[in-house]
Amino acid sequence: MPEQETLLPAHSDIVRRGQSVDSACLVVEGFLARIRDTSSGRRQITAFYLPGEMPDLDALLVPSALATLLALSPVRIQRVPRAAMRDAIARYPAIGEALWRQTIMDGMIAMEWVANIGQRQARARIAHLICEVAIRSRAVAGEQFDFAFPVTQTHIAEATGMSPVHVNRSVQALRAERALELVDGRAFVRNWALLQDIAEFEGSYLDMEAPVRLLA
Amino acid sequence: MPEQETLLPAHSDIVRRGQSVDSACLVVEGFLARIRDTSSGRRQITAFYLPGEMPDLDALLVPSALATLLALSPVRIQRVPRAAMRDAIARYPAIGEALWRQTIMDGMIAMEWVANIGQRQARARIAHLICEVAIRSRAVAGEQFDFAFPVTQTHIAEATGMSPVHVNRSVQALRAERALELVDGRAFVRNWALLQDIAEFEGSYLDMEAPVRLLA
DNA sequence: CGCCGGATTGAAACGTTTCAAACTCCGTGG
DNA sequence: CCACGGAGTTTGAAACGTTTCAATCCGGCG
Repeated sequence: MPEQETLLPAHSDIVRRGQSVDSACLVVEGFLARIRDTSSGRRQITAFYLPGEMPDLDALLVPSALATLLALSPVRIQRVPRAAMRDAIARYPAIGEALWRQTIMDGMIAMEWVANIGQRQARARIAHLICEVAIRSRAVAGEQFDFAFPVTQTHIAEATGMSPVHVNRSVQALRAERALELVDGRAFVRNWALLQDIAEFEGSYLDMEAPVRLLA
Repeated sequence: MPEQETLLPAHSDIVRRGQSVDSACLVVEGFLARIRDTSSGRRQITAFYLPGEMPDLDALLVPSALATLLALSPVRIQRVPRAAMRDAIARYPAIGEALWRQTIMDGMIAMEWVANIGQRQARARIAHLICEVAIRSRAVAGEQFDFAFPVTQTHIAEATGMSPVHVNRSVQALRAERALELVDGRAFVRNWALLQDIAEFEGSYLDMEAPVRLLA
Protein backbone atom coordinates (compact mmCIF):
# COMPACT_ATOMS: atom_id res chain seq x y z
CA MET A 1 0.00 0.00 0.00
CA PRO A 2 1.13 3.52 -0.70
CA GLU A 3 2.62 4.68 2.52
CA GLN A 4 3.08 8.24 3.55
CA GLU A 5 4.37 8.53 7.03
CA THR A 6 3.85 11.68 9.05
CA LEU A 7 5.37 12.76 12.32
CA LEU A 8 3.32 14.95 14.61
CA PRO A 9 4.06 16.57 17.96
CA ALA A 10 1.98 15.97 21.08
CA HIS A 11 -1.16 18.09 21.50
CA SER A 12 -1.73 18.45 17.78
CA ASP A 13 -5.00 17.60 16.11
CA ILE A 14 -4.76 14.86 13.50
CA VAL A 15 -8.24 15.43 12.19
CA ARG A 16 -10.85 17.91 13.28
CA ARG A 17 -14.56 17.10 13.54
CA GLY A 18 -16.45 18.04 10.42
CA GLN A 19 -13.35 18.24 8.29
CA SER A 20 -13.70 16.24 5.12
CA VAL A 21 -11.31 13.33 4.85
CA ASP A 22 -10.28 11.08 2.01
CA SER A 23 -7.92 8.79 3.85
CA ALA A 24 -7.85 6.63 6.93
CA CYS A 25 -4.91 6.67 9.25
CA LEU A 26 -2.87 4.04 11.02
CA VAL A 27 -1.04 4.74 14.26
CA VAL A 28 2.54 3.60 13.95
CA GLU A 29 3.86 4.99 17.19
CA GLY A 30 2.33 7.05 20.00
CA PHE A 31 -1.11 7.57 21.53
CA LEU A 32 -4.22 9.18 20.08
CA ALA A 33 -7.51 10.19 21.69
CA ARG A 34 -10.87 10.60 20.07
CA ILE A 35 -12.49 13.76 21.37
CA ARG A 36 -16.10 14.83 21.54
CA ASP A 37 -16.73 18.26 22.91
CA THR A 38 -20.14 19.32 24.08
CA SER A 39 -21.73 22.67 23.51
CA SER A 40 -21.20 23.62 27.14
CA GLY A 41 -17.45 23.51 26.62
CA ARG A 42 -16.82 20.24 28.42
CA ARG A 43 -14.84 17.59 26.67
CA GLN A 44 -15.07 13.83 26.55
CA ILE A 45 -12.47 11.40 25.33
CA THR A 46 -14.44 8.54 23.82
CA ALA A 47 -11.55 6.30 22.81
CA PHE A 48 -7.81 5.86 22.96
CA TYR A 49 -5.84 4.51 20.00
CA LEU A 50 -2.58 2.63 20.32
CA PRO A 51 0.11 1.71 17.82
CA GLY A 52 -1.21 -0.72 15.25
CA GLU A 53 -4.76 0.57 15.45
CA MET A 54 -6.78 2.59 12.96
CA PRO A 55 -8.60 5.42 14.67
CA ASP A 56 -10.79 6.65 11.85
CA LEU A 57 -11.95 3.70 9.84
CA ASP A 58 -15.27 5.46 9.64
CA ALA A 59 -13.57 7.83 7.20
CA LEU A 60 -13.86 5.08 4.60
CA LEU A 61 -17.61 5.24 4.66
CA VAL A 62 -18.43 8.72 5.87
CA PRO A 63 -17.37 11.82 3.99
CA SER A 64 -16.61 14.09 6.93
CA ALA A 65 -14.86 13.28 10.17
CA LEU A 66 -17.20 12.36 12.99
CA ALA A 67 -14.85 13.36 15.77
CA THR A 68 -11.59 15.12 16.47
CA LEU A 69 -8.42 13.07 16.86
CA LEU A 70 -5.80 14.42 19.22
CA ALA A 71 -2.18 13.32 19.61
CA LEU A 72 -1.50 12.65 23.30
CA SER A 73 2.17 12.06 22.66
CA PRO A 74 4.38 12.64 19.65
CA VAL A 75 2.98 10.26 17.04
CA ARG A 76 4.00 8.65 13.82
CA ILE A 77 1.05 7.93 11.57
CA GLN A 78 0.43 6.62 8.10
CA ARG A 79 -2.37 7.90 5.93
CA VAL A 80 -3.96 5.43 3.56
CA PRO A 81 -6.04 7.04 0.81
CA ARG A 82 -9.57 5.84 0.49
CA ALA A 83 -8.96 4.74 -3.09
CA ALA A 84 -6.05 2.52 -2.10
CA MET A 85 -8.17 1.02 0.61
CA ARG A 86 -11.00 0.38 -1.80
CA ASP A 87 -8.70 -1.40 -4.23
CA ALA A 88 -7.13 -3.54 -1.56
CA ILE A 89 -10.50 -4.62 -0.22
CA ALA A 90 -11.83 -5.40 -3.67
CA ARG A 91 -8.82 -7.57 -4.38
CA TYR A 92 -8.56 -9.24 -0.97
CA PRO A 93 -11.95 -9.39 0.71
CA ALA A 94 -10.26 -10.70 3.84
CA ILE A 95 -8.83 -7.23 4.35
CA GLY A 96 -12.28 -5.70 4.32
CA GLU A 97 -13.39 -8.32 6.75
CA ALA A 98 -10.52 -7.62 9.10
CA LEU A 99 -11.31 -3.92 9.04
CA TRP A 100 -14.96 -4.57 9.68
CA ARG A 101 -13.95 -6.75 12.60
CA GLN A 102 -11.82 -3.90 13.92
CA THR A 103 -14.86 -1.63 13.70
CA ILE A 104 -16.89 -4.08 15.73
CA MET A 105 -14.15 -4.21 18.31
CA ASP A 106 -14.14 -0.41 18.57
CA GLY A 107 -17.86 -0.50 19.18
CA MET A 108 -17.55 -3.18 21.85
CA ILE A 109 -14.91 -1.14 23.62
CA ALA A 110 -17.11 1.94 23.50
CA MET A 111 -19.97 -0.04 25.04
CA GLU A 112 -17.64 -1.28 27.74
CA TRP A 113 -16.79 2.36 28.46
CA VAL A 114 -20.48 3.10 28.76
CA ALA A 115 -20.76 0.38 31.39
CA ASN A 116 -17.57 1.54 33.08
CA ILE A 117 -18.64 5.14 33.41
CA GLY A 118 -22.24 4.29 34.13
CA GLN A 119 -21.73 1.70 36.83
CA ARG A 120 -18.43 2.06 38.61
CA GLN A 121 -17.09 4.65 40.91
CA ALA A 122 -13.95 6.68 40.52
CA ARG A 123 -11.22 4.29 41.65
CA ALA A 124 -12.69 1.35 39.77
CA ARG A 125 -13.22 3.39 36.63
CA ILE A 126 -9.60 4.33 36.43
CA ALA A 127 -8.48 0.81 37.26
CA HIS A 128 -10.68 -0.52 34.48
CA LEU A 129 -9.27 1.88 31.95
CA ILE A 130 -5.75 0.84 32.84
CA CYS A 131 -6.61 -2.86 32.62
CA GLU A 132 -7.97 -2.35 29.14
CA VAL A 133 -4.97 -0.44 27.88
CA ALA A 134 -2.63 -2.96 29.47
CA ILE A 135 -4.22 -5.74 27.46
CA ARG A 136 -4.40 -3.77 24.25
CA SER A 137 -0.75 -2.83 24.65
CA ARG A 138 0.04 -6.54 25.01
CA ALA A 139 2.01 -5.53 28.08
CA VAL A 140 0.56 -8.02 30.54
CA ALA A 141 3.27 -10.31 31.91
CA GLY A 142 2.89 -11.83 35.35
CA GLU A 143 1.81 -9.82 38.37
CA GLN A 144 3.99 -6.81 37.73
CA PHE A 145 4.79 -5.01 34.51
CA ASP A 146 4.70 -1.57 32.99
CA PHE A 147 3.92 0.11 29.70
CA ALA A 148 3.79 3.46 27.95
CA PHE A 149 0.80 5.53 29.03
CA PRO A 150 1.42 9.12 27.96
CA VAL A 151 -1.81 10.41 29.41
CA THR A 152 -2.11 13.18 31.98
CA GLN A 153 -4.49 13.02 34.91
CA THR A 154 -6.56 15.65 33.15
CA HIS A 155 -6.87 13.35 30.14
CA ILE A 156 -7.93 10.51 32.40
CA ALA A 157 -10.54 12.84 33.80
CA GLU A 158 -11.82 13.56 30.31
CA ALA A 159 -11.92 9.87 29.46
CA THR A 160 -13.66 8.70 32.61
CA GLY A 161 -16.08 11.57 33.03
CA MET A 162 -14.75 12.88 36.32
CA SER A 163 -13.00 16.00 37.56
CA PRO A 164 -9.19 16.18 37.43
CA VAL A 165 -9.10 16.71 41.17
CA HIS A 166 -10.96 13.54 41.87
CA VAL A 167 -8.84 11.61 39.39
CA ASN A 168 -5.84 12.73 41.37
CA ARG A 169 -7.25 11.47 44.65
CA SER A 170 -8.27 8.17 43.09
CA VAL A 171 -4.89 7.61 41.50
CA GLN A 172 -3.35 8.23 44.89
CA ALA A 173 -5.65 5.66 46.42
CA LEU A 174 -4.59 3.07 43.84
CA ARG A 175 -0.98 3.89 44.60
CA ALA A 176 -1.53 3.59 48.36
CA GLU A 177 -3.07 0.15 47.80
CA ARG A 178 0.00 -0.85 45.83
CA ALA A 179 -2.12 -1.71 42.82
CA LEU A 180 -0.90 0.83 40.31
CA GLU A 181 1.49 3.72 39.87
CA LEU A 182 1.40 6.35 37.14
CA VAL A 183 4.73 8.04 36.69
CA ASP A 184 6.10 10.16 33.93
CA GLY A 185 3.99 8.86 31.06
CA ARG A 186 4.19 5.21 32.06
CA ALA A 187 1.84 2.92 33.93
CA PHE A 188 3.41 0.58 36.49
CA VAL A 189 1.10 -2.25 37.43
CA ARG A 190 2.19 -3.38 40.90
CA ASN A 191 -0.47 -5.99 41.51
CA TRP A 192 -2.29 -7.16 38.41
CA ALA A 193 -4.69 -9.44 40.26
CA LEU A 194 -5.67 -6.71 42.68
CA LEU A 195 -6.04 -4.14 39.93
CA GLN A 196 -8.39 -6.37 37.95
CA ASP A 197 -10.30 -7.03 41.12
CA ILE A 198 -10.77 -3.36 41.90
CA ALA A 199 -11.83 -2.78 38.29
CA GLU A 200 -14.16 -5.78 38.17
CA PHE A 201 -12.30 -6.31 34.93
CA GLU A 202 -13.46 -9.08 32.66
CA GLY A 203 -11.43 -8.89 29.51
CA SER A 204 -13.38 -11.18 27.22
CA TYR A 205 -14.71 -8.22 25.26
CA LEU A 206 -11.21 -7.72 23.93
CA ASP A 207 -10.82 -11.29 22.69
CA MET A 208 -11.61 -11.51 19.05
CA GLU A 209 -9.00 -14.10 18.24
CA ALA A 210 -10.01 -17.40 16.68
CA PRO A 211 -12.54 -15.46 14.68
CA VAL A 212 -15.15 -16.75 12.33
CA ARG A 213 -14.27 -16.39 8.67
CA LEU A 214 -17.21 -14.72 7.07
CA LEU A 215 -15.97 -14.73 3.50
CA ALA A 216 -13.97 -17.34 1.69
CA MET B 1 -33.21 -14.13 2.06
CA PRO B 2 -34.51 -17.07 4.04
CA GLU B 3 -36.78 -15.56 6.58
CA GLN B 4 -37.80 -17.13 9.81
CA GLU B 5 -39.89 -14.81 11.88
CA THR B 6 -40.17 -15.28 15.62
CA LEU B 7 -42.49 -13.68 18.11
CA LEU B 8 -41.22 -13.16 21.64
CA PRO B 9 -42.86 -11.74 24.77
CA ALA B 10 -41.47 -8.77 26.69
CA HIS B 11 -38.76 -9.53 29.25
CA SER B 12 -37.41 -12.50 27.37
CA ASP B 13 -33.77 -12.88 26.41
CA ILE B 14 -33.15 -13.09 22.67
CA VAL B 15 -29.54 -14.09 23.06
CA ARG B 16 -27.53 -14.61 26.18
CA ARG B 17 -23.92 -13.49 26.56
CA GLY B 18 -21.47 -16.24 25.73
CA GLN B 19 -24.03 -18.34 23.91
CA SER B 20 -22.77 -19.41 20.51
CA VAL B 21 -24.71 -17.97 17.63
CA ASP B 22 -24.85 -18.76 13.94
CA SER B 23 -27.28 -16.11 12.84
CA ALA B 24 -27.81 -12.39 13.11
CA CYS B 25 -31.19 -10.97 13.90
CA LEU B 26 -33.29 -8.14 12.54
CA VAL B 27 -35.86 -6.36 14.68
CA VAL B 28 -39.16 -6.23 12.81
CA GLU B 29 -41.30 -4.81 15.59
CA GLY B 30 -40.65 -3.88 19.21
CA PHE B 31 -37.73 -2.69 21.31
CA LEU B 32 -34.54 -4.50 22.32
CA ALA B 33 -31.82 -3.60 24.80
CA ARG B 34 -28.23 -4.74 24.85
CA ILE B 35 -27.29 -5.63 28.40
CA ARG B 36 -23.94 -5.82 30.12
CA ASP B 37 -23.99 -6.97 33.69
CA THR B 38 -21.06 -6.41 35.96
CA SER B 39 -19.74 -8.85 38.51
CA SER B 40 -21.15 -6.75 41.33
CA GLY B 41 -24.66 -7.46 40.12
CA ARG B 42 -25.31 -4.06 38.61
CA ARG B 43 -26.57 -3.86 35.08
CA GLN B 44 -25.93 -1.50 32.21
CA ILE B 45 -27.94 -1.11 29.05
CA THR B 46 -25.40 -0.19 26.40
CA ALA B 47 -27.74 0.18 23.45
CA PHE B 48 -31.35 0.19 22.38
CA TYR B 49 -32.48 -1.36 19.10
CA LEU B 50 -35.52 -0.25 17.15
CA PRO B 51 -37.48 -1.81 14.31
CA GLY B 52 -35.36 -2.06 11.18
CA GLU B 53 -32.09 -2.37 13.07
CA MET B 54 -29.78 -5.35 13.50
CA PRO B 55 -28.70 -5.69 17.12
CA ASP B 56 -26.08 -8.39 16.78
CA LEU B 57 -24.21 -7.87 13.57
CA ASP B 58 -21.12 -8.82 15.52
CA ALA B 59 -22.47 -12.37 15.41
CA LEU B 60 -21.33 -12.52 11.80
CA LEU B 61 -17.72 -12.21 12.80
CA VAL B 62 -17.55 -13.47 16.35
CA PRO B 63 -18.49 -17.01 17.30
CA SER B 64 -20.13 -16.34 20.65
CA ALA B 65 -22.45 -13.53 21.66
CA LEU B 66 -20.71 -10.57 23.24
CA ALA B 67 -23.71 -9.34 25.19
CA THR B 68 -27.21 -10.29 26.21
CA LEU B 69 -30.15 -9.00 24.20
CA LEU B 70 -33.35 -8.38 26.08
CA ALA B 71 -36.83 -7.74 24.71
CA LEU B 72 -38.24 -4.59 26.33
CA SER B 73 -41.60 -5.09 24.68
CA PRO B 74 -43.14 -7.95 22.77
CA VAL B 75 -40.96 -8.25 19.68
CA ARG B 76 -41.06 -9.75 16.25
CA ILE B 77 -37.62 -10.66 14.95
CA GLN B 78 -36.12 -12.35 11.96
CA ARG B 79 -33.06 -14.54 12.19
CA VAL B 80 -30.73 -14.56 9.24
CA PRO B 81 -28.26 -17.47 9.19
CA ARG B 82 -24.64 -16.57 8.88
CA ALA B 83 -24.33 -18.62 5.70
CA ALA B 84 -27.14 -16.73 3.99
CA MET B 85 -25.51 -13.48 5.00
CA ARG B 86 -22.17 -14.62 3.65
CA ASP B 87 -23.70 -15.53 0.29
CA ALA B 88 -25.58 -12.27 0.00
CA ILE B 89 -22.48 -10.23 0.75
CA ALA B 90 -20.35 -12.19 -1.69
CA ARG B 91 -22.91 -11.63 -4.42
CA TYR B 92 -23.73 -8.00 -3.62
CA PRO B 93 -20.81 -6.28 -1.96
CA ALA B 94 -22.99 -3.24 -1.38
CA ILE B 95 -24.86 -5.25 1.24
CA GLY B 96 -21.67 -5.90 3.13
CA GLU B 97 -20.85 -2.25 2.91
CA ALA B 98 -24.25 -1.24 4.25
CA LEU B 99 -23.84 -3.60 7.17
CA TRP B 100 -20.38 -2.31 7.88
CA ARG B 101 -21.80 1.20 7.82
CA GLN B 102 -24.44 0.12 10.32
CA THR B 103 -21.68 -1.21 12.57
CA ILE B 104 -19.90 2.13 12.42
CA MET B 105 -23.14 3.87 13.31
CA ASP B 106 -23.57 1.60 16.32
CA GLY B 107 -20.11 2.51 17.47
CA MET B 108 -20.72 6.22 17.02
CA ILE B 109 -23.88 5.96 19.06
CA ALA B 110 -22.04 4.12 21.80
CA MET B 111 -19.42 6.85 21.90
CA GLU B 112 -22.14 9.46 22.10
CA TRP B 113 -23.50 7.56 25.10
CA VAL B 114 -20.06 7.70 26.68
CA ALA B 115 -20.10 11.47 26.30
CA ASN B 116 -23.68 11.67 27.51
CA ILE B 117 -23.09 9.69 30.68
CA GLY B 118 -19.67 11.16 31.27
CA GLN B 119 -20.51 14.83 30.86
CA ARG B 120 -24.12 15.59 31.50
CA GLN B 121 -26.20 15.51 34.60
CA ALA B 122 -29.38 13.62 35.18
CA ARG B 123 -32.04 15.69 33.48
CA ALA B 124 -29.90 16.35 30.40
CA ARG B 125 -28.88 12.71 30.13
CA ILE B 126 -32.45 11.56 29.92
CA ALA B 127 -33.36 14.34 27.52
CA HIS B 128 -30.47 13.33 25.29
CA LEU B 129 -31.53 9.71 25.22
CA ILE B 130 -35.03 10.69 24.21
CA CYS B 131 -33.77 13.02 21.47
CA GLU B 132 -31.72 10.19 20.02
CA VAL B 133 -34.55 7.69 20.03
CA ALA B 134 -36.91 10.28 18.58
CA ILE B 135 -34.63 10.73 15.59
CA ARG B 136 -33.94 7.03 15.14
CA SER B 137 -37.68 6.35 15.30
CA ARG B 138 -38.18 8.95 12.55
CA ALA B 139 -40.85 10.40 14.78
CA VAL B 140 -39.73 14.01 14.72
CA ALA B 141 -42.42 16.25 13.23
CA GLY B 142 -42.65 19.86 14.29
CA GLU B 143 -42.48 20.95 17.90
CA GLN B 144 -44.78 18.29 19.32
CA PHE B 145 -45.03 14.62 18.51
CA ASP B 146 -44.96 11.27 20.20
CA PHE B 147 -43.64 7.79 19.59
CA ALA B 148 -43.47 4.31 21.10
CA PHE B 149 -41.01 4.10 23.97
CA PRO B 150 -41.76 0.92 25.88
CA VAL B 151 -39.06 1.51 28.45
CA THR B 152 -39.63 1.70 32.21
CA GLN B 153 -37.95 4.26 34.42
CA THR B 154 -35.83 1.45 35.78
CA HIS B 155 -34.61 0.69 32.25
CA ILE B 156 -33.80 4.35 31.72
CA ALA B 157 -31.81 4.17 34.93
CA GLU B 158 -29.88 1.19 33.62
CA ALA B 159 -29.21 2.95 30.33
CA THR B 160 -28.10 6.27 31.77
CA GLY B 161 -26.16 4.98 34.75
CA MET B 162 -28.32 6.49 37.44
CA SER B 163 -30.61 5.25 40.18
CA PRO B 164 -34.29 4.63 39.41
CA VAL B 165 -35.26 7.10 42.09
CA HIS B 166 -33.28 9.87 40.53
CA VAL B 167 -34.60 9.03 37.07
CA ASN B 168 -38.05 9.48 38.49
CA ARG B 169 -37.29 12.91 39.87
CA SER B 170 -35.62 13.99 36.64
CA VAL B 171 -38.50 12.78 34.50
CA GLN B 172 -40.81 14.78 36.71
CA ALA B 173 -38.65 17.83 36.21
CA LEU B 174 -38.84 17.45 32.43
CA ARG B 175 -42.58 17.10 32.73
CA ALA B 176 -42.85 20.21 34.92
CA GLU B 177 -40.89 22.15 32.31
CA ARG B 178 -43.33 20.97 29.67
CA ALA B 179 -40.51 19.50 27.63
CA LEU B 180 -41.39 15.82 27.75
CA GLU B 181 -43.89 13.39 29.14
CA LEU B 182 -43.48 9.64 29.46
CA VAL B 183 -46.78 7.85 29.73
CA ASP B 184 -47.72 4.26 29.33
CA GLY B 185 -44.92 3.14 27.06
CA ARG B 186 -44.96 6.23 24.86
CA ALA B 187 -42.85 9.38 24.80
CA PHE B 188 -44.70 12.65 24.26
CA VAL B 189 -42.38 15.45 23.21
CA ARG B 190 -44.09 18.67 24.26
CA ASN B 191 -41.37 21.10 23.22
CA TRP B 192 -38.79 19.70 20.85
CA ALA B 193 -36.62 22.84 20.78
CA LEU B 194 -36.51 23.00 24.56
CA LEU B 195 -35.80 19.31 24.89
CA GLN B 196 -32.86 19.48 22.51
CA ASP B 197 -31.64 22.51 24.36
CA ILE B 198 -31.74 20.79 27.73
CA ALA B 199 -29.98 17.79 26.19
CA GLU B 200 -27.37 19.86 24.36
CA PHE B 201 -28.40 17.57 21.55
CA GLU B 202 -26.47 17.78 18.32
CA GLY B 203 -27.74 15.05 16.08
CA SER B 204 -25.13 15.00 13.35
CA TYR B 205 -23.71 11.74 14.69
CA LEU B 206 -26.88 10.07 13.47
CA ASP B 207 -26.61 11.39 9.92
CA MET B 208 -25.03 8.89 7.68
CA GLU B 209 -27.11 9.70 4.66
CA ALA B 210 -25.44 10.73 1.41
CA PRO B 211 -22.74 8.22 2.21
CA VAL B 212 -19.57 7.54 0.37
CA ARG B 213 -19.63 4.47 -1.80
CA LEU B 214 -16.59 2.48 -0.88
CA LEU B 215 -17.01 -0.36 -3.34
CA ALA B 216 -18.35 -0.29 -6.86
C1' DC C 1 15.28 33.36 37.91
C1' DG C 2 10.76 32.98 36.36
C1' DC C 3 7.54 30.54 33.98
C1' DC C 4 4.63 26.69 32.64
C1' DG C 5 2.33 22.24 32.64
C1' DG C 6 1.07 18.98 35.64
C1' DA C 7 0.18 17.05 40.29
C1' DT C 8 -1.52 17.89 44.92
C1' DT C 9 -4.14 19.93 49.03
C1' DG C 10 -8.31 21.46 51.90
C1' DA C 11 -12.93 22.65 52.71
C1' DA C 12 -17.51 23.78 51.35
C1' DA C 13 -21.18 23.05 48.05
C1' DC C 14 -23.62 20.07 45.23
C1' DG C 15 -25.84 16.21 42.79
C1' DT C 16 -26.92 11.61 43.38
C1' DT C 17 -27.72 7.32 45.89
C1' DT C 18 -29.73 4.72 49.28
C1' DC C 19 -33.35 2.97 52.06
C1' DA C 20 -37.78 2.29 53.30
C1' DA C 21 -42.41 3.19 52.64
C1' DA C 22 -46.52 4.40 50.17
C1' DC C 23 -49.25 4.85 46.13
C1' DT C 24 -51.52 3.68 41.52
C1' DC C 25 -53.08 0.79 38.26
C1' DC C 26 -54.53 -3.56 36.72
C1' DG C 27 -55.33 -8.41 36.20
C1' DT C 28 -56.59 -12.65 38.94
C1' DG C 29 -58.96 -15.56 42.10
C1' DG C 30 -62.04 -16.13 46.03
C1' DC D 1 -67.56 -7.57 43.97
C1' DC D 2 -63.75 -7.10 46.61
C1' DA D 3 -59.21 -8.67 48.29
C1' DC D 4 -54.83 -9.66 46.84
C1' DG D 5 -50.49 -9.26 44.59
C1' DG D 6 -47.28 -7.48 41.40
C1' DA D 7 -45.07 -4.11 38.46
C1' DG D 8 -44.10 0.46 38.04
C1' DT D 9 -44.03 5.18 39.95
C1' DT D 10 -43.63 8.43 43.68
C1' DT D 11 -42.16 10.48 48.28
C1' DG D 12 -38.90 12.05 52.15
C1' DA D 13 -34.69 12.33 54.54
C1' DA D 14 -30.07 11.04 55.55
C1' DA D 15 -25.73 9.42 53.77
C1' DC D 16 -22.44 9.47 50.31
C1' DG D 17 -19.32 10.40 46.40
C1' DT D 18 -17.93 13.95 43.52
C1' DT D 19 -17.27 18.70 42.00
C1' DT D 20 -15.78 23.15 42.59
C1' DC D 21 -12.70 26.75 43.73
C1' DA D 22 -8.62 28.55 44.96
C1' DA D 23 -4.15 27.87 46.43
C1' DT D 24 0.26 25.39 46.63
C1' DC D 25 3.91 22.49 45.10
C1' DC D 26 7.17 20.39 41.92
C1' DG D 27 10.37 19.70 38.04
C1' DG D 28 12.06 21.06 33.66
C1' DC D 29 13.38 24.68 30.52
C1' DG D 30 14.28 29.20 28.34
